[in-house]
This record gives sequence, C-alpha cells and structure tokens, in this order.
Amino acid sequence: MLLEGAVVCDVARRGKRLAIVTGATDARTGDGHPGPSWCLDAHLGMTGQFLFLGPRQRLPAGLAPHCHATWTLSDGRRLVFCDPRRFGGLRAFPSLAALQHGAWGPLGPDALEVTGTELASRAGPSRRAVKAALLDQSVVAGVGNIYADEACFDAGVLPTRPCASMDEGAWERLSAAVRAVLAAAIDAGGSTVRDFARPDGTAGGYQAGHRVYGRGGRACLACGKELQTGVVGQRTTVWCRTCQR
DNA sequence: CACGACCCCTGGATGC
DNA sequence: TGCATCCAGGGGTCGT
Repeated sequence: MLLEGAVVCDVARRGKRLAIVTGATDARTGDGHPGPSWCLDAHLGMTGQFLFLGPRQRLPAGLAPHCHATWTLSDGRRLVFCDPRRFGGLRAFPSLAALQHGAWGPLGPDALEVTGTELASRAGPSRRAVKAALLDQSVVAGVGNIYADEACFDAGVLPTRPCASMDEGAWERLSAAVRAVLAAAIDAGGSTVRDFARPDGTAGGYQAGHRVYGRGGRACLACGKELQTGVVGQRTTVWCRTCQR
C-alpha cells in the first residue's frame, strides 16, 4: 500500500490543503536505508476528517461506511481518513516540490498572512464581487463561505461590491478582517455548523461567534437592522445593508 | 482570458 | 410514520 514503511517527517499546510511529507529512514528496518518518499496532499472538502484511533478503538458507526483510507502507525494507532460526502480527497506526489508545483501551484498566499496589497493585486480591478474573489483560492488560499461572509461584515465591505471599486484602504481592512476572523475561529476550535469535528471528535466553538453567517432575516448585531440574504459566487451570502458598503 | 453556471455527493430538515 | 424533495458547499469542468 502507498506509504507502507514510510516515515512521516513533516506536515505542512497552505490554505485548505494539507501535506503529509514522508521519506528518509525506513521504519520497518530502522537501518537508515531510504524508505518510500512521498508527499500526500489532502483536502477535507466539507465533511472530510482525519481521526486517530487506538489499536482496538472502533470508528463511530456513522463514519464507518465512509472511511476511505487507513494507515497503521508504528505505535499501533491508526490514522483514518473519512469523508461522507466525498468532496475531499487525497493525492500522492513524489516529492514536496512536485506537490508544491502541482496541487499547491495555483494557490494564492495563505489567508492567515495575506496582506491588503496582495488581495488588491491578485483580485485585480475586475467587476467580480469581492466575496467571489475571496472564495477564489488562487486569490487567497483558505477562505470558505462562512469566513468570507464574516470577514466582509467585519471589514464593513458589501460582499457584492465589485473588486474594481475597492481602494487601498478597503483592501487593507478586508485583509485584516480575513486574518482576524480566521485567527479567532482557530482559537475557538473552528465552526461546527453540522459536520465539522476536531481531530479528537469534539465540536468547535466559533459558530457562536458568527455575526452574519446563518443569521439571514435576523437583526444585525451591530445596528439592529434586518440582515439580507442572497447568492454571491454561487454561495448563500448574508450581509447588513447598513453596516457594509 | 475572465468569470459565471452547473455538477458531484450525502444526510439532515422540511413538506405532504 | 414514511416517503419525496430540497438544501448545504469546495472546487473541477464547461460554457459564455
């Protein structure tokens, strides 16, 4: 099987994509002979998850039919990849460099570090909606539907606003909002709306911090006006007509 | 070239 | 109670 005998020597991430890097010493012999060297690119999609299981621990019943890959580790634990809706995926590359040119090649800068200048130059002066640009992983890597809405609200920018209408200050506020919203969500353990679970199976806590996502028709937490709902970039979008311009 | 529309997939919610 | 239908969304592919 792929990765049999491989030694995991590094784990990397860009945006929503994860890399498991193996190589160097063969775990089966431990004699320093080079073991299989692969780079596994993983994307969780919406419902994918990695789980660690003890030697005799069983998968939760609901996930068992959706287990797509299992690796047995040298300490007896198993690393399991499950994905009920199969929007996620795994792909092997012969080296980290090949992975970076392949699966990661088109990706923009990581969302946790993206600057206003980078957003402005990569989105360009197009008529495309700002939210559609945020969801485009080649503009910035790591922003999904929930955090695009939250970041637009935080920055006071309408998600439907054309990129061409954004000035330097607006891009700066938007990039700062993307970084802040994601940092806060990570601190809270992510957003469990329905499927998402942390690697130990527990739920995240950031759903309680959502200010617009999932709140269409309810009162804006900043001004009290009714939040609007629509479709932008083929995704459900919620915004405040008063607070965002 | 740029960008929008459509499709993949499953389970939970909703409607009858 | 049970069945049919709709909806959620990351991203690949296709069409405009």
